[in-house]
Amino acid sequence: MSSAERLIESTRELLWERGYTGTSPRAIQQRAGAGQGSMYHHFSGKPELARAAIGRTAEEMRATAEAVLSAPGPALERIAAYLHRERAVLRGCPVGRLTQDPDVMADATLSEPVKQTFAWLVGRIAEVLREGRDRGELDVALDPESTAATVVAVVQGGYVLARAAGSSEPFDRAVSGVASLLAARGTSARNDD
Amino acid sequence: MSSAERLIESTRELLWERGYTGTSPRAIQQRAGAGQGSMYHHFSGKPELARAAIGRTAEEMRATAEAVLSAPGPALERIAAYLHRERAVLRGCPVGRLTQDPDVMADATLSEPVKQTFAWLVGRIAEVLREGRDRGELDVALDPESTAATVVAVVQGGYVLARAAGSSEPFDRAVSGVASLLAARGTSARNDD
DNA sequence: GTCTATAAACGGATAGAC
DNA sequence: GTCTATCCGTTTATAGAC
Repeated sequence: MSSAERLIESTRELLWERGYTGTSPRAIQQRAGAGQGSMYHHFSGKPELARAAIGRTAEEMRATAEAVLSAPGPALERIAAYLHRERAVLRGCPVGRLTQDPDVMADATLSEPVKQTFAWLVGRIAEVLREGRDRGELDVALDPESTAATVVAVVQGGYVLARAAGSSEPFDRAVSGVASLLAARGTSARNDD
Repeated sequence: MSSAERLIESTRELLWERGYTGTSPRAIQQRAGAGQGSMYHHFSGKPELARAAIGRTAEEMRATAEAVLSAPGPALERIAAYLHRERAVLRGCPVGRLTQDPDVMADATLSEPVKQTFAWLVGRIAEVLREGRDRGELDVALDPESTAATVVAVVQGGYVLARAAGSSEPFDRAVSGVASLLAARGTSARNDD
């Protein structure tokens, strides 16, 4: 792996662990095994490096979600698969954590991928729900847009609860809880024939 | 207000806006209108000041939640009131944001109030749900513990979506979505007489 | 491309005067 | 109680040698 590559990967890890403010060029260099000269040769500074790192992380998150959501099967099963997907729960969401960083949100070029990723994710899940509704798999009274926002929020909030507790249990409970609430709105779950 | 008091309040604001790592003693002093000598006379340093600030913020959050949850009325209405309570959505949760700060979580005296607050909140909401179930207001198939975790997670995750979007809309959608899912599990909502 | 030298400002405090 | 002086390490670079 080239120096530039290692620097981007180190930045990704550090942004995830410590956030933008908590990540210094020095720490990036040390983790990458690269010197200052090398870093400033490849990147103009911390913001540009963060740009590269955030863009890559956002793209990865999107691809991972899309893989689960575009799988064949009933809508509710795909949502459940998204909810129960394996995650490094105690580390939190590498994209979601950036929303708490004022220096990231103040810089449009850094915040844009964050904004786009969540806009896309909620929209994509709403799409799956609409599909399910149109296929008659879901209660028509279920609003796709707000339900999608709920699903994504549970995951993001689950990370918060897990980190607060120092255990992934609250996360698991939160996603099971919403999966259960959703399952009750599936057509096959209704007994009011 | 005394110097010590102003220092604590400034620290609370800065921890909320910028997190622990992003908050310097200098910034605290300036916002409080106090000098270094004053700050180090009243507090041993940044950690002790943060201790005071976090404790107070956690206590406030708990009191606010308790006020809504202990109100009279059906369980689902109290949960809905908690969900729709007025919030400074774009600022995020002053307690939840601390879970993203590794320096806070690494210090047990700082992380303890955070841990306790969420443990209490989820437990308290589970209690309300159990009450509702026992009174016959709720579907007995609804698990109080996991549903409570879902409710709190939606709020915490709603903040993340709102900050990402730069708008409180996704937050409102997420809480409406879960409120709607919950309402469908209320006894009066069932039509399987 | 990578290394070392240099630097202004900030972070987080201590010490002693008033 | 509050102020000023001082301190050492870090942050975030820039400049120039190799």
